[in-house]
Parts: sequence; structure tokens; C-alpha cells
Amino acid sequence: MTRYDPAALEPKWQAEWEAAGVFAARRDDRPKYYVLEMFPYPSGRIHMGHVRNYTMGDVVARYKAACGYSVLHPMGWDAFGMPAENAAMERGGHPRDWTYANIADMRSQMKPLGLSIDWAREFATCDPEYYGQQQAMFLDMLAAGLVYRKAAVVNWDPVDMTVLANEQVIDGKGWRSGAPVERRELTQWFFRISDFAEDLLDSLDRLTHWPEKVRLMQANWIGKSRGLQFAFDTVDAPAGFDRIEVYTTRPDTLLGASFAAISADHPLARALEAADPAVAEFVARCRQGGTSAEEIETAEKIGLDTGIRVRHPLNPDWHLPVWIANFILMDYGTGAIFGCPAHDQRDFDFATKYGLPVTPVFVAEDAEETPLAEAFVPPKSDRVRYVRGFAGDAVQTGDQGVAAAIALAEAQGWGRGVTRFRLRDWGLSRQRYWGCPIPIVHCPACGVVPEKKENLPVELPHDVTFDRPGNPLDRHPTWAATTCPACGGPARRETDTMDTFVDSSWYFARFTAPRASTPTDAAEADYWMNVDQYIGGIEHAILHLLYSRFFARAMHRTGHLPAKAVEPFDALFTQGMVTHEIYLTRDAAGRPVYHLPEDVIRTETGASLKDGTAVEVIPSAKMSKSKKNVVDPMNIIAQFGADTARWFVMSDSPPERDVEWTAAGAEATFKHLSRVWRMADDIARSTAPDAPAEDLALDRATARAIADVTAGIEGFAFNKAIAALYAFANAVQKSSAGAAAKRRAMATMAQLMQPMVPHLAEEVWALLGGQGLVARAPWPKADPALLVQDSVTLPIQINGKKRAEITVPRDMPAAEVEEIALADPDVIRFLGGAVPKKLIVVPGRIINVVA
RNA sequence: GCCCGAGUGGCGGAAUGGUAGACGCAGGGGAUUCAAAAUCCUCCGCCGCAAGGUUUGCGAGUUCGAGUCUCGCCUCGGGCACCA
Repeated sequence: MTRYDPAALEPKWQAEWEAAGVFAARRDDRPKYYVLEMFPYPSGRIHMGHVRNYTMGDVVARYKAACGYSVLHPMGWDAFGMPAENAAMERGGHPRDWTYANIADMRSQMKPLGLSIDWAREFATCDPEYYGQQQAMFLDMLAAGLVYRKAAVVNWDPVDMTVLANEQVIDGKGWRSGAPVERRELTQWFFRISDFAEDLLDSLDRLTHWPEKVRLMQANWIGKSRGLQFAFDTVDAPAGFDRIEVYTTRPDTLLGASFAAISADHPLARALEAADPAVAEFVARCRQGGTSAEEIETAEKIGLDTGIRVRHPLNPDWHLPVWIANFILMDYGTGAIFGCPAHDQRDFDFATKYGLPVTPVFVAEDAEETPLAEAFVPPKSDRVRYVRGFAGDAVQTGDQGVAAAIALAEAQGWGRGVTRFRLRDWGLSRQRYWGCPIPIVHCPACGVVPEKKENLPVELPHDVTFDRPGNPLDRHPTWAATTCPACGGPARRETDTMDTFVDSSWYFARFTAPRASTPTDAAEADYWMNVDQYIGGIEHAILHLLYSRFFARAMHRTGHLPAKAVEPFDALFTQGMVTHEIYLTRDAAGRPVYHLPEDVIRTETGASLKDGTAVEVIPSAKMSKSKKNVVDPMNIIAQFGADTARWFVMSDSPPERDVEWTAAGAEATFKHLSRVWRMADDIARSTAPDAPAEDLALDRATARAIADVTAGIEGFAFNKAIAALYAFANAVQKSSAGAAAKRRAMATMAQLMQPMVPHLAEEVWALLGGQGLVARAPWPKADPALLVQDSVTLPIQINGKKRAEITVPRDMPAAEVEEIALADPDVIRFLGGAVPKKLIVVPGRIINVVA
């Protein structure tokens, strides 16, 4: 070979690795290391986000293998979900065929990347082998009381007669029908995740290798609060509604109450609805629009005075009006609140709109009571002065005020302190075809009956159609017809399938024994769990990661995971997204039509299609297939090779940050890798004699590179590791050391590059006569003696501004350093005869003269 | 609306509270070449001839010293329980 030729050398080394079985995960006497990237959804094409994500994991996997670990680095497919059904609806075909074809395509696109994956463990969540085990666990969890049924609200499209996902609700309307969405109740299956709320919250403290922001987001999501639950006695309420239970986290503001409010789904609202057309009309309005918190909280706040009054618990003669309000959720607390407009902005807005009083309860510690233009909501830890307090001191923190109010209510017997969590149980039922069937049978005689384990998997039928909306399982002529596992009589299968989050909540465990005839294999799980390093997108910070933590606990409780695995991910890294501009034009109806970057000509002022049509440019957003702002890595690989793609996505941007994709850098990366190849080729043939001083300098540069690259990888700062490799390449190139020293340096470079550009590293290693595969070579160690600098350059600041610089021996005593610093001509000039007031010497770092 | 992040040259970014701009891209100049590509050398935050001044989204503060810590804003991004 006379030049760097990735098209030739990359397949060659991939074949060598395959033949040697380098990446097969084995249980042996080495310490194990399990590195896992979130598995991909098989959209059909890999994109740069995948390349970035899996290269990061691969860098870690290869580095840990070099460090002597037995590494497990598997790959699979999160293969159930709505896009397959959407594709079937739009283009015909079948979700199963679409999904497996996509998997085959994506696998064939990923393999050329040279990832150190044990492909023998691959599976897809839509494999009956996988989802059958999931059904078995569902039954175990049902038996253990971890699953139950209750009514829950869904988005209902009244035209398509189907349930909509939140993302299918756009501006309160169904995405296909355009009909206003309604909220409708269905009986659905739930996991009792809220039973674990306390543990899931407390255990966050132990996840010391998780990003602080993720732990904080989860803690806020779980939302532990201490508050007061009490009942208002009602006046003029319908029979059976003598009391309205409310929960509040601010009982200290009770004397600022100006109204009570209940959810439109509150039992009292339902009772009034039946009797009063005006109420019925109002609650119907409340039930319009989607179910998402975002929609509910940003919708216009509306209310209706029911005419019912309640007695204030601290003064029975004080009556508060009861309103029905659209922002009170039946799912939270008791579905009823009292409003204190002075200290809650939402209540303030509501009171202002409907002319309800605003009565301050407390003011800032040193302030006087004045009319409020907005709610006064200081942190609960701040001290405030209570002007309408009823418990505790006049001046106390909000937290103290709350505690005192609870204590008083309990002592007087009209309320009790209650700890609540915001976390709600996990609704897992989906009215869709392409998911794991819930293995339940509905029998007219026996009711809800679990399917027998020997009848698992309950497989999806293949003969379904998607020519009309709704769940094909529900209208399948025969599939649901079965016999009752309990009585043997005719019965009907549950036609709901599971949320795809269930699939992705235990795949990490299945990878430890992917072909086991039980969900997990105890010995394998015991050896491989936990995942030592998990890598995924920040968009999963709450839902996926919290569900997985719950599922691991539920699996432990049902005997499918060891106790040590209840926190399945020891370390978490959340990589940033790869973003790109979005290009769109409008169709005749004004709806957006998206265009791929390769179909768009970008100029400095704007963009157009190849036929000249002007294109709207939306600034960078997460790459998404539906928006078509995706870049095809296969083009980069075809042109420059996988190593260029790998190096490029690791360089420049820190891994945790989003990166805006530009094609400009790929060619520059290729040039650099070509240069490294040429250097290796030259050095391999060099006969330059030893040159002691230069050889030592190069050995020092090598030690520096080992230290910096190692620190970069260990610290998940791959961009810094790459920067160190650039610097090292420059040092080798400029060095006039002898051939032997240069070969040492270059062989080390091959080892240090191996995690990022494994193919080139093998080639360089082979050119230099390295033993075996560099993929199996141990990680180099830096000689500490070579890392120590003899002298150090210290900046001298005068009043915090740098004015001079001195170079002194590394271990010179501070007194001598001071003397030299004060004798420096620039220092003397800038002091202008002034006597220094103070001298700060930070050894090895800086000198600051305060004049 | 609520929760969580991010913001540094033309660009991606670096910087245990201690020389802001490592490393790379783009760009300027030069060498090589008949010429070009490739390669190599070199310069490169901004203002200024220079001395010097100025500079990390904006505004305050703490400190001998702040990109880094605190408070208040602005902008962008992620999540908000049926997108995965």
C-alpha cells in the first residue's frame, strides 16, 4: 500500500477481529465491564447521532478491554412502536416486515463502523422470544401485586374513533382528522411504581456516577412533598358531599384562602354535571383538549362558580365559594384545593380574572403589607413575617410555618400531615397493534384471568390491516377468541399491548443471557450486572431511566435479578444530540413539507431546492426522521472510511453537548488520518540513528500523550483525548529523534488511537511490527518520571492583571520566587515605585502583587 | 405554565477560583511546482503604528484574582407521564 486506503484496510481488520472472536463477551477470571448504549429504534437508516453515540460506547469498551477487563458490549433493537404502524398506514405493508427490514438495513450500516460489539447477543424487542419473556414477567409482577387495573384518561379522537398519543395531538386537535380532541376514560393496566417512590428518591443519593442534573430532574419528578390534608364542610351541597377533602403544601397560607376549586372530574363536579346543564356544558369544555400537562397548564384558565360554599376550618362563619377549574387535575392530591391568590401565581391569575379577593398571609421580613400586583412566592426556606399567621412565630421561614400549621391542625383534630409524591403509577396499556400483547384473558365467568405461562408467548397475529384507524387487534376476526385459562370456557384476549417503555426497561438484563428460556439466567445476571457504563440521550433523563430503575426493583422482587442490580446502571453518561437545520417548503394547503439536507442548496443568505424553489430554514433542531433534518453517515463512510466518521464525531465537541453537524470537518479529519498513516509508513522504513536529547524529548511527549489521552477517556472528554492525539502527532512529526524512539512513539500512538480509529490503529501497529492485534494490546502506561517538568513559567499579576512572566526551577522556594518576581523589570516599571501591600504566591501557578 | 441544562474568536471548542482562546476548522502570507492538487513552514480574538487598552450572552456582587462562585435578567435547547 502506498497511501492511506480505508476502503481496503477497514474490511480487512474487521475480518481479522471476527476470525479471532475479539469481541465475544466471555465469563472468565478477569474483572468484567459492561458498557451499554441505549439501543436504537430501527427507523431504517443510521444517522450521525447513532454514530456519535455508539462510537462513544465503543471508545469506552475498547479502552476497558485494553485495561484488562472482560467486556460485554451488546447491541439490540427497540423495535416496537408507532412509526411501524404509521408506515403501514401511509405506505401499506406490515409493521413486522417493515421493522425487520429496517433492522437488517441498520445492522448492515452499523457493521462497517467497526464497533466492538458482540453481535451474537443481538435481539429485537419484537422477537416473540423476547416479548414472551416480558409477558412471563408481567404475570409474575401481577401475582406479586405490582400490576393492577384502573380507569385513566386518554386523548380520544372522536372522528377517527381512536386513542391518540400526545405527539399526535396538535393544538388540541387530532393530527389526521383535525377534530378537537376529547378526554375519555378507559380501564387500563398500571405498574405500581408509586409504591417505590420513597426508595427511588432516596436511592438517587447513591448514584454518585450519574449526572447531578439527571438526579435532580428525577427527584423533582418524584416530587416528595409534606402537606396538610383536611376536609372543608360544605354548605348547600348535594347529598353525599358533606365534606370536600383537600391537600395543600402551603397550609400556612390558610387565612389567605379566597376560594376552593375542584377538578372537572371530581365526584362532586360529576354529580353537579348530571343535575345542571350549565355545569355539564362547562365540564365538557374542560375536557376538551389533550391530556398532556403542557396543554393543560398553558390552556386558558377557566372556572365556574358552583354556588356551593364551604366553611373555613379556622372559622366556620367564613364561607368560601367552590369553583370548578380546568387546571385542577383529579390525578394529583385529592382533585380539590383551596386557592390562596396572594402566594400562588396561578391562583392569583384566577382570582384576578374572576374578581376573587387577594389576601396576603405574609410579607418579606422587613416589609409592610401592600396591595399585590403579582403573587408573592419566596422560597420556603426564606424567613417571612406573617401578618395573617395562625401557627408558629410571627417571623419564621415558610417551612417552619407549614410545619407549625400541620402540628396545630393535628392537635386540634381537623387535619393531618400527609407526605405525598407527584409520581403517578405507570400506565402501560396501549390501544395499538405493534407492541407486546398483555397476556390476559377476559372471561365472562371468571373475569380478568392471567394467561398460563405455558401458553406464552401470546403472539401477535400477522394478518392485520391498517386501512382504517384504531387497533387492528380489537377488530381481528379470530385472534382475541380463546378459552379461559381458569374455567376452560370461551373467553376473549386483552387486545391492548404494552407501552414500549416496558420493552426498554429490562433489555440490559436480557443481554446478559439473550437466549435463556427464562427472562434472565441467575448466574449470567450475577456475573454481568450491573451495567458499569450506560450511555444515552438526555431526553431519557426522567422517563426511561426512572422506569428502568423501577423495573429492576420489580424484577428483583419477582426473582429475575439479584439484589445488587436494583440500581442497574452504575454510571450514566448523557450524550448531547446531533442537531441540524430543518428545511421546509409548504404544500398547497400550507402544510409543511420537509426536505433532506442533501436535496437543499445552502447559500449564505438562504437556501433553495435544486429546482430553485426557496426553502424555509429553521435553526438547528434534534435530528428527526419526520423533519428530515438527518445526515447520512454512509456517505461519509463511503467517501472517507469509518475511522474518519468515528474520529470526526469524537473530536471538537464535548460529548455531553449538542453538536451542530457540518460536513466541513470530515475532509480535514481524513487528511489528518492520512498524515498519521504516512508518518507510520516513513518511520517503519527509517534508519535514523539514536539522538539522546531528542529521543528523551519524544519519550516525554509520549508520556504526556498517554497521560492526556487516558485522562480524556476516563473523564468522558473524548474531544480532549483527540486534541492530545493531534498534539502528539505534531510532536512526532517535528521530532528529530532516532528511528527506534520514533517507532516507540508511533506504536504508542497506535495503542492510544485504537479506541477511536481502530482500523487505522491496527494498520499502524502492523506496519511497525507490533505483536498480534492492537485491539488486544494492553493500554500503555506513562512513566511518571517523564511527566515531571524541570522548570515552570509563572505569570506575575499586578492587581490581578498579568504584567510579566518568569521561568524558575520547579521546586524553588517561595521566598526566592518572590525575590525574583519583585526584581523583574516589568514589575518594577508597573509598580512605579509603589510599595507592594501584599504578595500572593501560588506555588507552580501564579504570583499576584497587590499594590 | 412547571422542572433541568447551555451560552467563550469567523466556526467547533480548551481552561483544579490562578497567563482566557489548548487542539481543530476556516482564513492570510510563504516554500515546493511550468501550473494546480497534495504536502510543508508561518501568522491569526477585537481596537491600536506602538505603548497599551479591551474581551467569556446582559447587569450587579463576593475575592488579591471570576469563563469558573452568588443574585437578578436575556436567548437557545431537553423533559412534562401515549414519540422513542
